[in-house]
Amino acid sequence: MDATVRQPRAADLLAWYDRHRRVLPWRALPGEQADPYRVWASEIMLQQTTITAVKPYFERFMARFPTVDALAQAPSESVMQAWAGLGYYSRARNLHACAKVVAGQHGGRFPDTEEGLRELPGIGAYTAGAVAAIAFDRPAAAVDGNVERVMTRLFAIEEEMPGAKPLVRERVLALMPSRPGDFAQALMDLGATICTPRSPACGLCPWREPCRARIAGTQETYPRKAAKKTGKTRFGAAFVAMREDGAVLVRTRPAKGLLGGMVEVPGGEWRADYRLEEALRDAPLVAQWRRLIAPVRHVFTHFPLELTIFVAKLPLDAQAPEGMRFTPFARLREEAFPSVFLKALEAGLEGLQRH
DNA sequence: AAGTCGTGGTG
DNA sequence: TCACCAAGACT
Repeated sequence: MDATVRQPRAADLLAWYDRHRRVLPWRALPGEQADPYRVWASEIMLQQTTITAVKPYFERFMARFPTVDALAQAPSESVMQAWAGLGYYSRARNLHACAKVVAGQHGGRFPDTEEGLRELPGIGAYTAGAVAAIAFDRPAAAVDGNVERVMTRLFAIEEEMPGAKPLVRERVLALMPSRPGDFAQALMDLGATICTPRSPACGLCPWREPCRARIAGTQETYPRKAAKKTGKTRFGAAFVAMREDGAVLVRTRPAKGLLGGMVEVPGGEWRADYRLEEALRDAPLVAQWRRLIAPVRHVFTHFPLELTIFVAKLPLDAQAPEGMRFTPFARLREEAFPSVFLKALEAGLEGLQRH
């Protein structure tokens, strides 16, 4: 330890935060107490998701489900539809389950401690700390990707993530000031606007002097972490069948697993060794299927996907196979399609139209 | 305790 | 194009 290096003070960060804090829909104004329901819902939405993507969803969600009780009473299809396009759909299922617990077992009030929050579905170490700190001003650590980056740089922590997480947490708690909620948000604002992954604006940072990584000129090398490998491309087929009246054949996916509980156009299993010659085996029914030239490409977190699109027109008296249903064209937008099937559907409709 | 689980933006 | 990243949780 170089004794001449100044130690970081939370007060310097809070002073910066008081001048530069971001204005966000779920964030209380200075001096106001935040609404736990809004804080919680926003935290779930923001897991691994950008603020830009979340904002419109959050506004619609709050208009549709203004209270935790309203959310608890809503049908799951309604919740999944409100979430469609945001990704990580288990978050939506857990969010709904959590609302039911809070409404049914806690009188509609969220637990006001980290431990109590941690018991609820969908709330892990980070979210429990964030809600405890932001909504209830508890001195809890909310260690997300931003905070990991800020702290590993500030203290030049060499241990790789996620192994260094307990150490990062200790460092945060050791700095905890008398404004825990603002401190938690200040750390995240700093990470999001100044202490960015690439080209951090160290000259504007309130902690530039005590930052050990900046002193060494190695800011961008933190946090240390092992490189992750990308999965093999998987292939599959998607069948867009339109009845003469415009209704489209769809089905709901199983509740668990990939895209669980969301709506899809029919298709088979996605495999790395998929054989296009056998694609029609996955067809939901017998029809004059026409294959579109351009496949639909989509990238999931752990594998790329290439979907071959087949289209067909069906007679008005066509029956939906077991487990499937026809959705009127005008109501397609009300279905909880994840993005990949929205792409497949759009490609299919486009293909049907030009024929 | 690695793998699973979406999507869109960025350099 | 491509790897990385974004207020992670769950198994």
